[in-house]
Amino acid sequence: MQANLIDVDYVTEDEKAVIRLTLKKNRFKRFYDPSFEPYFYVDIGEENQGEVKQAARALEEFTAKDSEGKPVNVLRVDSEKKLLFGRERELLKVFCKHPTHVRMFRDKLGKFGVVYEADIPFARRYMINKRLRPFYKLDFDADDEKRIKKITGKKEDDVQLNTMAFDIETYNPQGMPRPSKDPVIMISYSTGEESGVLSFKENGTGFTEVLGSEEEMIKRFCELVKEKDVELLVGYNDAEFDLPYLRDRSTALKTDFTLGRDGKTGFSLRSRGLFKQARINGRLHVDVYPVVKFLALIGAVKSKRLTLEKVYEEFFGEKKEDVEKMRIWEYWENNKQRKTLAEYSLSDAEATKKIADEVLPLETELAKLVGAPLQEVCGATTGQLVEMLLMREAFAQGRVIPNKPSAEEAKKRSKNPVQGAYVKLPEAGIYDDIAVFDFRSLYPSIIISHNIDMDTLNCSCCSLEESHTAPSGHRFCSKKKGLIPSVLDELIQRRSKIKKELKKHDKDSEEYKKLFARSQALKIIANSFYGYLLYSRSRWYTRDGGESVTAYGRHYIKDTIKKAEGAGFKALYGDTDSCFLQLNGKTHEEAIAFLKSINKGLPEKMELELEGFYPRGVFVSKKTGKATGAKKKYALIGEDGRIKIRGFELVRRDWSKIAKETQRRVLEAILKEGSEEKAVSIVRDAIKLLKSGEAPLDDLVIYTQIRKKLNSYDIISPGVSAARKAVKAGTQVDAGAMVGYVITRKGNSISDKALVREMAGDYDADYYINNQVLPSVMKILKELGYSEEDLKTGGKQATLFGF
DNA sequence: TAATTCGCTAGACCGA
DNA sequence: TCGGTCTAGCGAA
Repeated sequence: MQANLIDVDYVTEDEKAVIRLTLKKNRFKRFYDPSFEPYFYVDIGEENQGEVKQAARALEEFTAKDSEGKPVNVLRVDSEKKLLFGRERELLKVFCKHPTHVRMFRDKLGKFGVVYEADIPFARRYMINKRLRPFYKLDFDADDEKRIKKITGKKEDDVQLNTMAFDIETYNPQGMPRPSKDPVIMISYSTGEESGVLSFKENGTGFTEVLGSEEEMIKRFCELVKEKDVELLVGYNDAEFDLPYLRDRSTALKTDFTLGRDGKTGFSLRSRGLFKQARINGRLHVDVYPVVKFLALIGAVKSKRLTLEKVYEEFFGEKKEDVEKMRIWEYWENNKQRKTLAEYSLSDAEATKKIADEVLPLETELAKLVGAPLQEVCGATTGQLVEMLLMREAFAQGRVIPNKPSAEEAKKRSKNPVQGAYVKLPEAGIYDDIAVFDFRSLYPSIIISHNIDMDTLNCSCCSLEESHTAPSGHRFCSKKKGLIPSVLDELIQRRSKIKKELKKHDKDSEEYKKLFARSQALKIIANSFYGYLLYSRSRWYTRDGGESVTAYGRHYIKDTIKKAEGAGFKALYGDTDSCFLQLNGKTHEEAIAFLKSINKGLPEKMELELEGFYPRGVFVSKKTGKATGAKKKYALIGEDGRIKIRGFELVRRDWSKIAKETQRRVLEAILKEGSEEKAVSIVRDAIKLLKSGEAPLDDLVIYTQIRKKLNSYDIISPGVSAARKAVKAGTQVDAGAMVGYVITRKGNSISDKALVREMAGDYDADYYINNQVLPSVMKILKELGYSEEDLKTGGKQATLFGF
């Protein structure tokens, strides 16, 4: 038989764990592999290698008690040669009847030795050992009972999944809907080709199916999922809201909520880091919200607020219909507005489907790359993804997977950070003719070039001269390649091949999109390895390794800057892997010749690249402290007129729109047009608008995240103060919530004056002039000799010419 | 409970 | 009420 792998989990039959595979051939089908058994390793120590056999027999006699006090034995004990921290070692391989027994024995075998690989989930263990990857096409033999006899082949493939997005609207007269009382009033769905709304009151649209009651509506939704044979159900924040709400309503209405393929179960929730993961029997489920959040974290999504509307706008460049969430109940009660609500509801499901279509290709490639099912990968952090990949590759290379650190050990690690990158202090000013160079994948290329790994550190096989010695003094093997450098090298090579292949395809073609997603997946993972080396809960934590990576990094960039100055360029600035050189009368060709000379002296896998030439750029001074330049804050204008801005207020979400827009226009006036007069008049106009009291409140909103519980703050910032007042007025503000507030006229301190946008009626013009607009533009205009007074009153004052 | 460090800035807080 | 210190958030890489 041939079918594509979708998911792996296990069921228990006669107290024995049996692997269950969900495969797709036309439809989802399930097969079982009873031949695979849970196991873990015990290392009895180097000095006891002669007693492996005796230890194995002793362990077979060992009895533990389960939670009910029943005695449990291991199934059997074999031995196996593996690489343990880079050295060959014979380990006890302990088989168990059930994955829960692995956990039971794990903590009780201290007298035998050190336990390894006892915390690998059974289904993942299966995928790792059998070298299975999601969506791959498997060839296999199975009997009539759907028991797999043998998997005879597997190859890379793609699968189209029957996908349906959904969304619910709830009645909310109190602001927040209460699942015990407030009904679900609409359920919208979209498969891409087909979409509609379920409700139980007429609304005058053609796409709504009107049912007799809320109960019938929920039942109809479950039917639809079954009818359409949904293989992948997607929602936006539905694991947190829509699914639990539907379940709670079903309970309140004493009806069933059955989404599962078994026709009995709804869904189960698993807590997973910061959010929940919902699983539905026999179907895949992906909550798009955590996926978008992940993409925002790595910079692939730029939007500061991750509402469905904002994200839709960013992806498709067009506005999505929206309603005032607090007034949904009013829309419901009003015959005319109910139609608007239905249209909005439908657009939610359709937008969710479209966003899912945008993000799933990348998630699919990540799943194939790290070898874990789609729903495990969606919303996983970079640390989890790197770990999945390394566990898989460690097995392939015959290496034992290191254990996770204890809580104390992790804490100790995080209290002991390493020195990071070098940032060159710039001098404030406006400069012409700048070349920007940067190292391509600096940290990954250092790790590969210098073989930085836990197992290659201080090896015993290389002499001092033979070793790679980092500027930090740490020594790495030059003979045997470590796990991390080998995996990373493979990733980088695959990515460069794909980038070449990409050029052969049309940008709109399916093939291009797939390859682009693959290239992106490789980049995301490759860039996360350095972080993983120093991540406190990492299995492969290597402090000396991480320290060596940054030390090499500082060495290479400083060396490049030194050589640039030697060659007659003026080094303006540099951060981690980049250097900004003023050409100083030199030509572009001379800059490129310099680049080539640097590359000649670098290891093979390292490369300095030309990021671009910029006719003009601005560095500003720091606000506080001495009048030095500010790091991580600059603006450049390219030869094509495009402006590259880093670090300024205008890229930050915790500044008002009016301040950011004014700063952006001032920067453009100076960089593009070179016009001081225009810049100054832009500022004056903004001040005039604010003074007139006519500035729209929406342009004055300052967004900030409430990262902790509202009552756990030592210092009450304006954002926290506004949020607390909103809570008093009946809104919910949990940790992680984004609040948008306005500084109003009422109150003494700025915090006193802060109110969330919905509660604000006026604004404090002086605050916005003196604390928002002026500080943000002064950073730039100071370089041109203007003072704050100049902007508030007349033109450039005589005092400036006093010296 | 989920990748790192470097750096800027505001506004609150606190003691003189 | 002034100035220094600290908390907190966000961005660059």
